[in-house]
Formats: sequence, C-alpha cells, structure tokens
Amino acid sequence: MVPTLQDVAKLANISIMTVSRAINHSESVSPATRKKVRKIIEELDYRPHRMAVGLRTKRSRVIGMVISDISNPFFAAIARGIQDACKKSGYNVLLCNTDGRPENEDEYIGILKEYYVDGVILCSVRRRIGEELLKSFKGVVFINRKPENIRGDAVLNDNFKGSYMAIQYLVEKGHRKIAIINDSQVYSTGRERFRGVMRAFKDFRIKPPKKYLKFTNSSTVGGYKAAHEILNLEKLPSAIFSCNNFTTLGLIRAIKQHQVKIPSDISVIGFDETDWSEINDPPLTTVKQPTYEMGRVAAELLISRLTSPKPPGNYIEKRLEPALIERASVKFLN
Amino acid sequence: MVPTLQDVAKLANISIMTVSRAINHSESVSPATRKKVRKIIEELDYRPHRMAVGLRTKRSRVIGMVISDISNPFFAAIARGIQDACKKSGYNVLLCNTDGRPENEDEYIGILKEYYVDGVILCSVRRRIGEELLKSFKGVVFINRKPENIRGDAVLNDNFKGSYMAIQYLVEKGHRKIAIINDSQVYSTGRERFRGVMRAFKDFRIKPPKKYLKFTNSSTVGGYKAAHEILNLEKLPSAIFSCNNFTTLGLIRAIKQHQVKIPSDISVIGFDETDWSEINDPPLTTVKQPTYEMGRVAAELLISRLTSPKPPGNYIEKRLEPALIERASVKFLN
DNA sequence: GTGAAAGCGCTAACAA
DNA sequence: TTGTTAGCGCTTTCAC
Repeated sequence: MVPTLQDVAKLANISIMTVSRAINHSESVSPATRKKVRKIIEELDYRPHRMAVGLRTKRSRVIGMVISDISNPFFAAIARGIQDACKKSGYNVLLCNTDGRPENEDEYIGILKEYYVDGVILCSVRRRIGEELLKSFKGVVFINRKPENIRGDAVLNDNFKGSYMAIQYLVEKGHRKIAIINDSQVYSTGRERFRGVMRAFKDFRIKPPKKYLKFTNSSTVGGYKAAHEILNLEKLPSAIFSCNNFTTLGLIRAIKQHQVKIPSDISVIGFDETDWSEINDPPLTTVKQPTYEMGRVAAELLISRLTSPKPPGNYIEKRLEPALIERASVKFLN
Repeated sequence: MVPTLQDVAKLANISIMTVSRAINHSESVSPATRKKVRKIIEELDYRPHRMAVGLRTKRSRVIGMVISDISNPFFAAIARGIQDACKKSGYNVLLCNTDGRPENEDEYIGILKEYYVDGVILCSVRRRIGEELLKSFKGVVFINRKPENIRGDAVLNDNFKGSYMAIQYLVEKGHRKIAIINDSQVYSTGRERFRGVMRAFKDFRIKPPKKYLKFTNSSTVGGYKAAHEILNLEKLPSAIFSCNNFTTLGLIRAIKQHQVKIPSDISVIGFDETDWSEINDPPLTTVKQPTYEMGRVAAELLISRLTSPKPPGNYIEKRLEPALIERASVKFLN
C-alpha cells in the first residue's frame, strides 16, 4: 500500500509529528532526524496525502480555471499562461468549460467550492454577478472580461485601445469607408471594442452608415453572415474591421466566396492574432492580444492573493496592451 | 462559515449519519426525513466537502490529463473531448502540461498520486515506461501515443492508415516524386506514420531518393527547415506530405518564401486538420485525425475502468479512423 | 527538539 | 429506518 506518515515514523523510530515537522518546518527539527526522515521518505517514495492535508489546513493548492472553451485557441493560450505560473508556485489547475452558458458557470463554481479550491480564475459569462462569489474563495481573479456590478481583481485586455488602434491605422492608410463586425454587446469586451471604434470614428470625423455596423455573436458563422450582409451592400466599404478570431475566419470565408480580393478590392484588419494570420493570403494585419501574458499575470495575481495576508480591500485591475501587427491585408489608398 | 453535515443534522434533529445516507443512498432513508434533509440542504446551500469524502472513500472524482501542451490545438481539442465526457459522469479534470519533457511528466505523475486522482489520461513522452504506473491509479489510459513496452488501455489514431491514405491519394493523382516531412522516430505516432508511408511506397513501387525523406521534430521551424532542404534540391518532388499541423505550417511558410506555387508547382498534403486548412490559399487537402473523439473515447474508457469492478486483465486498445479531406492543394498530373 | 491528544468532515461497519 | 463508534492521514495545540 501507499506509505503514510505512520510508516515513515515507525521506520525512523520517532513520532509522526516529528516527521510532519521535518517535512513542513524542517528548521524546527534536529539536523540528524531531518536527514534520517529525508532518507526514509526517499526510500518509501512517501508522498503527503493532499486530501488529508487539505482537510486539515483548508488549503488545496488547486485553483479553478473557468473559461468558455479550451478548444478556442484564445483560451488555450490563456490556459497555458495560467498553468505555467501555477506550476512555478506549486499550484495545480482544475479545468472548467462553460460554453458560455451561465448555468454551466454556476455549476462549476459550485463544484469548485466542493473541492475547496483556493482560488478561481474566471472568464465569466455573466454581465452581473453575485457578491458572495468573492467570499467563497480566498481569491477570485476575473480574466478577459469582467461583470459590471462588482469590484474585484481582474486582468483584462485594453480592448478600447485595441479597436481604436485598428481604426486609426485604417484611417492613416487613407480609409474612411469602414465597416465593422463587432461582438454582441453582452460582454465587456464587445462593449469596450465598440466604444474604441466609435471614439476613433468621432476623432477622425467619420460617420459610417448604419449598414456598416454589424453586431453578431462571436463565431465563424456569425462573422460569415455579417460579412455577407456587408458584401451584398450597394456601396461597399473600403475596409472591414473584425472584432475577433472567429468572426475574422468567417469574414475571410465570405470574402473568398464573393470573389473579392484582399486588399485590392477590400482591406481587412482583425482583432486576435492566430496561427494562420501570417500564412493567410495575403498575410493578415491584426491587433494582437497578449493572451499568454494575460493568463500568467492573472495566475500570479491570484497566487499573490492566496499568499499575502488578505486583499487590502483595494482591488487590482490590470489592463494589458494590445499590439498592432502590420502585414499585407490593408491597402494604402491615395 | 460553510455548513457541514453537522449543521444539517442539527437543524433536522437527526444524526449526521442519516443525513449522509439521505445524500448518498437516499433509498435507505424514510421519505419524510429524506424530504426534510433535502430542504435543509437547499436552504443552507450545503455541499459535501470533497476532500473529506475523498479521504474516507479513497476516490477523488478527479482525473489527471497529462499532455504536452494545451495551447497546441491538437491537444486542446482532445482536452475538450475529455472534459465533456468527464462532466457527463461527474468527474473533473486536472490539467498537466509536460512540454514533452520526461522530467515534467514524472513530476506530474507524482503530483497526481498525491491528489489521489482516480485515473490518468496520459500522452506520454516516454518510449518505455515503468509498469508500476498502472498500479498507481485505478485506471490509466494512454492517448495518441503509447509506450512500446507496456500493455495497457489506449486510444490512438490509426496513423499507419492515415499516412498510407495520403500517399495513396497522391499516387492516384499521378504523383510519384513524393517527398515527406516526418516526425522524428521517437514517438509511436512518428514511427507508425513513417511505416504507413513506406508501405504505400512499396505497394505502389515508388523508390524515393533519400533526399526526399526528411525527419524533424514536430515544430514549425522543424517543418520550415526540412521544407527548405527539399525546395533547394536540384530535382524537386511533385508533391510533399507533411506529418503534422506544425510541420505543415513551416512547410507553407517555406514554400511562400521560395516563390513556389501550390498546387501548380508543387502539391501539398498534410496530416492534421486545422482552423486554417480551409481558408488557406489554396485550401489544403489534409488527413484529419478525430481529435475530439479521441479525447471523449479515452475519458469514457477510463471512467468505465473506474466504475466497473476491475480491469479484466485484457486491455483495450482503440484505433480511431482518420479521414482524408480533399481540397485543392494537390494537382492532378496527367 | 520532540511527542500525545484532538479533530478537520466524512462514511463503513456494526448495533439497535 | 436510524444511530454509534471508529478512523481515513494529516496538522494544530499544548505539554514536556
């Protein structure tokens, strides 16, 4: 059977308490016993039973990662950042996919409570969320988007800036007839990106016709449909800004079908850098979100909350900077 | 504070044992008390403490998923399949990235032992692996690749068939000068795919020059370098088969740089279907692995092992079928 | 520097 | 149908 503290203690001819101390507070144990214990632990391949430890200490060294879909490369990159930071500090990650459904989110939050995870990194589906969530764990960090009604730690992309940059770039290239395919306004990301667009339009004195402003859910078909509507318009825009990797994929598919050429006939700039941004024909100009970094920073922030005495009440909201990756999908208009 | 069985029992004026039973074996409790207990549980939002339960029952309802990198879309899809199947049966998933390093794999296996996870789904980095691994968990399922020295449950892609199909397809399209970019031979996947290629070569009486056979690690730069070597050859092949999504990405990048056109100058067929396979110019013909399915099937197999009395000693090895997705990157030669 | 006792929250085994 | 006892493996507390 798997060895326990008992077994180690017996072999070392000491009490289990001393063994426990040798493991956890080795300084308060004599060097001799310390060494002896280490040796026996090695021989037996003794490992602390984390559930037993957790039951006593009320710490699991596990955090919950609640995202919509791990097979979305955006979240996969975030997940990797979270994992790496956690590993460094001895934490482990429980994976929870919500598929963007509030009921799944609630269910997983409940399960995470049952496991007594120390903290949660949450990309919430909810626009508003109950305050008690923050009381249920030693730490909660919102990632990517944040419910409006709550004060809490968060690591977010500067979406406003990102979409502003995109529009500004298009304007600098001589574009003024700009269409956008934006996320629905349900999430803070979509709202912020749209605000960035509108601010840029205002600053550069652009008044796009209503028909150039498309709102859709964040999916390939969503982007595809919105793109179709735009491409069927009497007066085509000279450029299209697409708000995320999925809608951009749909947009490109639609453009191909319409036999329109990028960038000679129409220019394209997309939010989200992907595997294929570079090998696309033509290579795609994008606004890149620091996905991996977001994950890493969120996990570090969470762990600091778990380690340090207590949140000082003043929450930290980090905004990470997007970057414009210039390639060849935007035409320079004279 | 968080309510315990005690609290529920006190409010219900019964012993905690009855409450426990009402939760776990409700049939052995009178309808009246059952109802009363349910109500109080609801009111208190009582949740069983999984670490306490686990400590007692020696079951954690957690499984470990050990893969090389969740940010690789291939594994992300597998992960999603695993998650979905687990969720259905009330299991949760602990995420472990090894980055293909054996020492990380060992470390995570150790950690998973400490958490007393019920089972492990393992995409091992090791060519050979210790038998004792199988004794450490109630179930272990190898996924995608399998150590050679061990008998155990596994869910794998039919790699031999996949690469055979690819070569056969090329031959049917009139190609005989075929180059391949193959994984290194370290993993069973690479070996199996290479065997499929060689068997097809033999069956169709093709004797490729040594220079057409490239072996590289599974990465974009690996594929890129191998492709460069091929494209710098005096006599170009008419088609290239690339063994996975990463090498294909590198291959395409190299082809662009060499100003060679697909498929007019050279044909391409790749293992692994990706987001961008379809929107690539031209759309890429690929061999698709059923990634999500692999994950789902692996999790189902594992869970069946955890649920049913015991592995009957005869292990199950499932081979899932790849599919050839025909698009436009292979030219028909007359 | 070391040990004994108590108990974290739960369930298996037995008793009523 | 319900309750009592014991103990899973560990750490906290207090005593020496």
